[in-house]
Amino acid sequence: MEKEKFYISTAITYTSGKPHIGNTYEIVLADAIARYKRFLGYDVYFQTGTDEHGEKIEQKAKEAGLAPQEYVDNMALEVRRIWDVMNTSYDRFIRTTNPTHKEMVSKIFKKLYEQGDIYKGKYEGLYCTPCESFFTESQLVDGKCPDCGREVHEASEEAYFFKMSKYSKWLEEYIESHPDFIQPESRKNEIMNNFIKPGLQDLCVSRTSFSWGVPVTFDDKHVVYVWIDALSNYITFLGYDIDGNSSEEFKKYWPADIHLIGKDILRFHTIYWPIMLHALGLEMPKKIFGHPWILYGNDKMSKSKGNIMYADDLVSAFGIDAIRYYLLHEIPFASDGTITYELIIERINSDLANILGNLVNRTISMSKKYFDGVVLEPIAPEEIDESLIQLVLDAKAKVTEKMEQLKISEALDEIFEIFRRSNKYIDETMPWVLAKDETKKDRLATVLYNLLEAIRQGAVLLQAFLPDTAKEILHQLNTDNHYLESLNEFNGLDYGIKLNDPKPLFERIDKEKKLEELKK
RNA sequence: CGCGGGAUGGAGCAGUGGUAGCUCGUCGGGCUCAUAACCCGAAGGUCGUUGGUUCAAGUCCAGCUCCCGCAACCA
Repeated sequence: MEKEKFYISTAITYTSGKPHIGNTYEIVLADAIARYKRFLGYDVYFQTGTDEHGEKIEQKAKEAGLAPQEYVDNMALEVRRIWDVMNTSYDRFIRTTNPTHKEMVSKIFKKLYEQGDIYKGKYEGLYCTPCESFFTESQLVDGKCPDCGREVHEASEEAYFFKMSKYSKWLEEYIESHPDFIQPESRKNEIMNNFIKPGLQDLCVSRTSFSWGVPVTFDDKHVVYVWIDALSNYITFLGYDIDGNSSEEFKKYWPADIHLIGKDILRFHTIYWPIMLHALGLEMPKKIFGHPWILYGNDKMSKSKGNIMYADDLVSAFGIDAIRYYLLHEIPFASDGTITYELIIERINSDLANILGNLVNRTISMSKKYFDGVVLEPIAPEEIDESLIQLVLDAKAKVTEKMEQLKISEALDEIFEIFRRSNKYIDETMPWVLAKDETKKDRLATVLYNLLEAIRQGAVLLQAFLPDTAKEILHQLNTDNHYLESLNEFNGLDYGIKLNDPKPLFERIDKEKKLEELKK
């Protein structure tokens, strides 16, 4: 039987600077979703990458004394390194400076021009000469340039425009008739009310003020401005061909199931991208999810505030899975989340070290102490076992449901319910008391089996979220039974095997001491 | 009157009209297998404010106050 496909993408990262933890959040979120889908048996295609054109890149490269290509080569490497540090399982890392992509973007631009969706006009706006950029009324600060604070003046520049107005009605109807297309819903309302219903303005899709971009083949003063270039990545790298020779891969995976993006670029993905696809006669992506942002305390992360956190620094301070856990668990579905060192430490200590780490450690230790680590068949069940076993067996369905709704944090909560319940079960059954009575040996073995199997099933579910930790738990349990099917019954841990020695999964952190260390 | 959210015990959040809940923190107790971890219990809320609908409102309606996001070419 053919596996069902699942295509998930992140936005491509702009290579003007090193991505901070907020940018990194997106790839981790996508990774957890992709891993979970693979776990469920889907044929997953997970794409991410970098956006490497534009005026800002040209500038940055100049400042660094590098050719633009050299500059973006370095940056792409850096982005990819951070994605790898976070242990993300993307299938393809794409770069918009790829020649095949550029060629196809040129062709798409030309096709849209030829069929009358793109026309030549004048871009009019407020221009700051020293900064060489246009601004809108609303972007100005006290009527002055937001970058340098100097006067701006009216100016115009020749440019190509995409006739968005032509598709306004179609888009409105499409969004109305596909209620899950834009998530979360509050964002959909914003887009609808602010942009679509008042009528769409045509979009400027070319520039003459810089040259680092995909050339407009039929008018060489112009380069393709970001939208058509960047958004097309979702189809070009799958082998989309405008002349009708698209690859098998494209036919298989398009349309995308989820475009995961930051809420800041929702407009481009929910208005311009669908219209572009529609104009090209392609199918719509199924869902566009604009995830929230991560704030440092109450502030937006920014260089000027000096409050930027980077993923690789956090990982060296706390470990990969601790940071993955924080990102996946502490950021709400629709509203902005918060990150601080204090909160990270509290979460690690409470959830990872105490509830999970300590549970695994105490359980394996008991098995070692009482049975030399040998797993025995549970031949002495009691009624009290049922509520534990039932909770564990119900977990998969609950986690899956939460994942379908993209409620990643709640999915993790469902898994941790297993560990919380297991800790309670230990107190209910008091294995150390059973151990003192030679006649209760079978009961003791049964209790330990239930605990070990509960932990194993929890670890299996945890694989998509904390891959290294899940692997380590399974290793300590000396099993490689990490399969979906092993969650259907409560007997996935083989009898007679001998557990490996317990090792703390997460060390408790001394908050004061760690904060002191981090200040240095 | 631009549009969209939000306001719930110290903190962060759930909450479908019918006894106000979860996690963390605090306090008390229990246990000793374990990473001073784990388990139990308690304190703590006039559910922003005013009015309305209803047998019944955190939940529905209206007004008001405050906070946040968006407001078009900002990757």
